[in-house]
Amino acid sequence: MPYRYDARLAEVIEAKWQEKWRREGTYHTDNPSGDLSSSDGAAIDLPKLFVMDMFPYPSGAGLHVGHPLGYIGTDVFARFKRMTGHNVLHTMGYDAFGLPAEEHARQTGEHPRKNTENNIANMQRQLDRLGLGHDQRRSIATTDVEFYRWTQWIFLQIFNSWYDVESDRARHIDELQLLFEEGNRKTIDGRLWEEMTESDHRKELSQWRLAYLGEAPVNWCPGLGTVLANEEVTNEGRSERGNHPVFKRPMKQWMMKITAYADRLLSDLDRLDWTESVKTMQRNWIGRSEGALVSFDLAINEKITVFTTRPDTLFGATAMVLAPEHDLIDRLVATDWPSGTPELWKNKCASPAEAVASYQQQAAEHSELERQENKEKTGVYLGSNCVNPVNGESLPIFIADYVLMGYGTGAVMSVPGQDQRDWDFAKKYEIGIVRTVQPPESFDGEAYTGDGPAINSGFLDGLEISEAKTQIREWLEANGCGERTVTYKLRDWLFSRQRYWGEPFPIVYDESGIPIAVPEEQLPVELPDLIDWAPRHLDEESDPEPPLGRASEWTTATYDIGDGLGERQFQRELNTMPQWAGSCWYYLRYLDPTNDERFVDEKVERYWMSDDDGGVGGVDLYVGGVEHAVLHLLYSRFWHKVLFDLGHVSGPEPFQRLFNQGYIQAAAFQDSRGVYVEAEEVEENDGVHTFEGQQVTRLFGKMGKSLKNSVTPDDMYAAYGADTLRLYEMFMGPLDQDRPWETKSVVGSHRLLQRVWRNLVDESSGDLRVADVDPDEDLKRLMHRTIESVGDAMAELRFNSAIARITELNNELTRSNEPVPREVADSLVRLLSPLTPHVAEELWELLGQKTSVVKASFPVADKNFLVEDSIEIPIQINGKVRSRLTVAADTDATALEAMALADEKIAALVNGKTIRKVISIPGRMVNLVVS
RNA sequence: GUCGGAGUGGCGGAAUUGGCAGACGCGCUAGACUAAGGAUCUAGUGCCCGUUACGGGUGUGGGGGUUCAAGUCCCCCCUCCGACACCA
Repeated sequence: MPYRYDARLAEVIEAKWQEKWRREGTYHTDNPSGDLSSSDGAAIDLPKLFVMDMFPYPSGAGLHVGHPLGYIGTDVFARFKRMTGHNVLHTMGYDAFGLPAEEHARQTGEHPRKNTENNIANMQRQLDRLGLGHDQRRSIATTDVEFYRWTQWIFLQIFNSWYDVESDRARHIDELQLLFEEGNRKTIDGRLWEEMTESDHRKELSQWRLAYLGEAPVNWCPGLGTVLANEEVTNEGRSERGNHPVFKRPMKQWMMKITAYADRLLSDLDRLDWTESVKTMQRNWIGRSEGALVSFDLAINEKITVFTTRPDTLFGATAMVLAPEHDLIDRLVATDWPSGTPELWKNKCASPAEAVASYQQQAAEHSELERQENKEKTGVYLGSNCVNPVNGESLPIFIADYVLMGYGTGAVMSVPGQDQRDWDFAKKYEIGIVRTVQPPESFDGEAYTGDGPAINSGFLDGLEISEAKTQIREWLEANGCGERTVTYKLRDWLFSRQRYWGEPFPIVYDESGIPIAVPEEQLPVELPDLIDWAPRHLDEESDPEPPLGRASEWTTATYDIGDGLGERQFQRELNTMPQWAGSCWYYLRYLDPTNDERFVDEKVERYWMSDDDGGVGGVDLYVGGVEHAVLHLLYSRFWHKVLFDLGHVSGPEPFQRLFNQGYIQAAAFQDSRGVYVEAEEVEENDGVHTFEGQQVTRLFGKMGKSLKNSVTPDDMYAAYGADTLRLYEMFMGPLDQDRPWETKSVVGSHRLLQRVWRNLVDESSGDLRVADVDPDEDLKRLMHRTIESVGDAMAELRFNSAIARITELNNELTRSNEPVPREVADSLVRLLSPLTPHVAEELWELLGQKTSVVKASFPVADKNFLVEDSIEIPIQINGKVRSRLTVAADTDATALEAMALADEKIAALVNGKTIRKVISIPGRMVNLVVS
């Protein structure tokens, strides 16, 4: 059978069409203007659709079948939308800066650029084999100089901006300077602009910029030789990449003022078509919390300010607790224990100073993880007290490691009656407990956090929580000892890395050490071609050493920065940007990749990114894994909002609709020692798995080398072809679900294609065997029903259902064993083409079509064939199906009821009983309630 | 612990507004074709009972409820997956 559809024939067909598509630019998408616009411009008038995958890091390890799941999904969707009359933009790029290439370079001595380019070429080749319909003219890599030039340009936009709280948006820094000059805005320390020196001016502006050099406790990871963002550090206090220890240390680093956008990042989530889980993760990460700041008087001329969400419980405060790192501690430690200090509070120490010092040391030595694991509350008394503003009571001040320096003010008022942590602490140290909310009688717990009337609270007594909060807030504000406030868990984004393989900052310094922007027209600042690029392994005590510092010629640069002083020499910033930088905006570059005037043309951006129906705009469908729920998606939204505020993009959000594809899991097998064995060589018999005769245990996990359970696309191409792999991956289940890979099931998808092929093509001659006859009535109805449901399913990304419907139609064609009517063959091929484009193109050509099926229209169901003349109606008695009637589709309820009662079986069953009720739904069913 | 998502045959999974549960596929069983079959084709396949055609019961994690009718709606519970986790 030389023309049987098998792996060999599939490969011939696939190679043929991939070559043709490439040659003819089949997947090129028109822009409204610029290099990528076309002369006819016809496509531009169609509704636009921007479909995108989260672009991959070009790993050297090669693909396994789990990787392309989302890419196939977007490809099918994009093809479907093209066929339904949309101008679809779909391409792919590479997130190619980052640690792995550098780590690889360190091991092999190969330059990161070389390694990266090899990996990209390799990965591109593997993806090409899948027949993805990408516009490859638009492909970018973040490491391209022409790309990172614009990454640097965007950095400068951020650097040259400040957040105007009054208008709630970012504005150019020059506008702030103008406000200062006119005296319309106060400087941070209140000095007048004209009384400040030139250097003071620059320092002042630096403090307002959205990208600034900040001295803050940062995550120093000596193992990677760089500092890391909070988001890149695990709960165990290790680096997400490489699992190296991370230490908190104050250092001067580049920060981005993402906190200025906290509220907008939060509230705009409501306008996005994203999964609830990702929105929730972002909300949690932003961690907005409304409450009040309350100050407590001290013996010294200072106040302790606490943040609390429960100012209504102020009367119940019985202690003050500070984080061990709190900066007031030194000044609050008493010389001696006050008389009557309980032994419990002293931690066996002779003086408060000794107790505090040893506790602080102990806290510092414990990692975050140890502090978390140790849920037992501990602390020591400082030997001094503060005053509760609301009732003048003296509260002992403790330090305790359950209070975190990084949240709120690093100090809490301890209210054991209404907070379980405070309750635990109070119990352990025998501190008083005062309930200020009346628990219900049934309550038998410890701290009570529910609602109820205030008690023991003076003027608040009897008020419910929310009213009590309002009253106490007014009281605090009137008495000058508190104010309403909002805190966030979100911190500013640490943006510098001490690595080689990243975008250089377009920043230089003069003698003052205040950052200066490299003039825009001087971009890009290219990476030097370092020989010794690898970061050194350092220890906790050492300082980061940016590798760029070793490029001695590069570290200085001559620029005219436009300050009237002409060309001068400057020192370059030696840090590089984090890997997230490129992915913050790559989607915009897809739109206009060849533009060397702007990062994206305004008209082009508006065409692809704005929503005519009043939505937030952005990418119409963004598909990727849920692991980027916080990092990439939050950073990207932040950058987009800055660009929006500055007028560079048309909408406030980058990604209108986000879809998280599931992961392909695979069975992995462990022998009795717990060692993984080659999954491919495990045999199964009646549910028992054996490897080389030994029984092994099965589990499921991510595909990969470590579990020895990888299946590569190449294996599948060899056995079945790319179309079968595409079809199987889409058939396995809904796109957003994790699913286990089963190589043995792939044959099912192959059979479908084989049967389709056999129904249309003679396997021995290769000739088309369709008939130029009209399909009979039943087949015609089935065809239109199929068209309708396949179209619906594809529009909703339910490809598994679409395939099921196509299979049903094809099964019918197989059963009939007649030459397929041309009309049916034509529809079938078009229905299949988004899923399996190669075999569809081949069949399309055999059907005599001269233009690509990619450009064909998706079939449209004729509604006349969707309504049946006669339908089968179930007749139930007491909800159980007892008979069926075939009736005209438009039989009304009364007639249906009469026919049901006349039915032989029903009459027999009803005989002698009373019919209580008859429910007759035309077109659906009849139910008789009988007793 | 809190939040988010999900529990349907041996397996992956289908089921419009509540209206015939198990579409489609894998696997399995039987048969056809074959030198052979881990290819291909045909038929059957939720479970239990009965067996003569046929039938009867039961069934969507568990329990309760609403309804003529519940996988779907409401309440309680259990399990699994994911995120966050002393956030004051």
